[in-house]
Amino acid sequence: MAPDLLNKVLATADRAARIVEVEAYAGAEDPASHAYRGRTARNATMFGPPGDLYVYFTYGMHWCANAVCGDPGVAMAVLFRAVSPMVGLEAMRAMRPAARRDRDLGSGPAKLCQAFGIERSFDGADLVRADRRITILDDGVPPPRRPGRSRRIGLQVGTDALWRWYVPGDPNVSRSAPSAPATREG
DNA sequence: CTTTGGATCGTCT
DNA sequence: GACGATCCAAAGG
Repeated sequence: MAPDLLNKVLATADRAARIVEVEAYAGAEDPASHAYRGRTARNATMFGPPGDLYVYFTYGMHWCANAVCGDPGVAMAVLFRAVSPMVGLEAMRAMRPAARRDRDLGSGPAKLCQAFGIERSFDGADLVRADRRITILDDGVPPPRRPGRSRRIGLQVGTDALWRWYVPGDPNVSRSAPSAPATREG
């Protein structure tokens, strides 16, 4: 699902942005997933129906958002890591005073949540029915034929999997691919 | 452009 | 009580 979400459009009532970078998190099989050790109050949304939005709080100050992709009970999710702003740039700039350039508005998982005003109240939103005025649209732009691919960013575990995908050359992509982690020897 | 360290608190051990 | 699926400003090249 993750590469198929590239070039789709994340939209609210007054804002829209193209998804240009994602990461997959594979529940019980993935030590980097919040769901690796089973269901908790925090990750409960990931165990719900596909098409729901899983929003979590991290580093004491940031929100990040995922699309739930697994059948109910199977905690699969795709993290939105970067978007290219299309509509509502003024509103996004107002939400992100630290952004010097427009490419700073959505070039990171917590940045894009700030730009869209996504926080706790969006956790569990139904992206298909748009019950909280947030949804994913297809405007006819297909996913890249040959997406960029790399290890995931910011992890201490699960660093081998190539589960990050991005639109090659897009200036909103958050950063270049992480290098291989140092291997511990005994 | 890259590197580095500090901020800050909900969550699970 | 330790640690994040991060961001930012500051400093150096």
